[in-house]
Amino acid sequence: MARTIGSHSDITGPRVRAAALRLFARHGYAAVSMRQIAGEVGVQAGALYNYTPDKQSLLFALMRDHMVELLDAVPIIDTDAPIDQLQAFVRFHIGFHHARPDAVFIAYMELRNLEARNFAEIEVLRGRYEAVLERILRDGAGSGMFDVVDPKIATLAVIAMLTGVTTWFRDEGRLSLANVQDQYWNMVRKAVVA
Amino acid sequence: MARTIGSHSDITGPRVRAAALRLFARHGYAAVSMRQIAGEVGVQAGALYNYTPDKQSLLFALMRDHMVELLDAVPIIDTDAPIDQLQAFVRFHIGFHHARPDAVFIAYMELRNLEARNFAEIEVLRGRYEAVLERILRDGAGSGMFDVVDPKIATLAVIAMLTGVTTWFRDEGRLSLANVQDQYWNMVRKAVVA
DNA sequence: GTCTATATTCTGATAGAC
DNA sequence: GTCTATCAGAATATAGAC
Repeated sequence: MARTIGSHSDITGPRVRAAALRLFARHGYAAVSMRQIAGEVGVQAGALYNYTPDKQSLLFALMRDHMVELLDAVPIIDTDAPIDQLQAFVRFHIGFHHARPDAVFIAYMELRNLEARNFAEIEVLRGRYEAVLERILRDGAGSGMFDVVDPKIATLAVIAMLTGVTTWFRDEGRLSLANVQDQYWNMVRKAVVA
Repeated sequence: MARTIGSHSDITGPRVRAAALRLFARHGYAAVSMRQIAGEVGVQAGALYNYTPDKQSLLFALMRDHMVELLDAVPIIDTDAPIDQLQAFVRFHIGFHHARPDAVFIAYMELRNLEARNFAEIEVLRGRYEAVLERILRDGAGSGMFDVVDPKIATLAVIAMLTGVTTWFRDEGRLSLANVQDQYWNMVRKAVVA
């Protein structure tokens, strides 16, 4: 297909999103200007508006895509015992979030910068993800395998604990990710198993 | 003592800090303007500079004071058994943070908006607080009372889990704070006790 | 101590040439 | 699709009157 001179839409679009992701995570949505994003990409600010109608839509797209990807990747194997499902969830959550530190940071920190409609949509997706873990805990509690007073509270507690790994884990650090996954699984297992 | 007409430094100062705390927590440091803070207090923007040299110092003062207050309040009773110290810490952390949702939010979300020197100072204070819990876990592990592979990791895991309460707990909600403290203490206890 | 007024810089977003 | 140029407004911070 013929292409206009100077056209780079097929590569500039992803580069805009990558730059926004990185800068929003590093400095915060409100602190980053469209000119900064453009500078990182290597275009002028006006060119960004070929890829997003405005700054807010750019943030929302990043958050929504992250949540959709998360929901798409979370392992759900109904036939497994709840304890095996729980272990899979714990290891998945740590691994998935470790691979996307910037997206995780934005997904948790920039909620207040979303317009009401966008916020509501993200909250629905987050609720679906939490429901995966809650179902596992509820099943395990129902069969007497888990000692969980309130599956909803336990869900929030476990997710907060696991997500915290992204705030301190470094690949160059003292521990491997596999080791961290082992330790967290060990703590979660003891906390919920009867 | 004589006082200039229109002088309100003794009450305006705290009001500036209270307004900044509230607005920073709600909208984020970068998204809040000095004019907004002034409007909340009921003065013009220029008047704020009688109480802070600049916006950054205002943020830093809020965070530092919060951390100092936290360190001042955390219960340390060396004579108690580690399990009792741990329970006291868990209940304290939830209770203290619940009473200061805005300060907690800022302390965790606005770190990236601190200048390097200010950031370093806050990190020192945070490290001291984490050290309190780490010491408890290390003592309990040393005496064989706790089953904790890595006290540093367990410290970060427990604090992340407990702090997460502030993101969802509401006084008007289904559960009382005391109930939540009970449930979290139960989970923490099972996760670390041998 | 607070006000008004202002200096200076930056902001998100748009228009039109190429 | 990207550029330059620009609009209209808002940002932090300061100066000087009262």
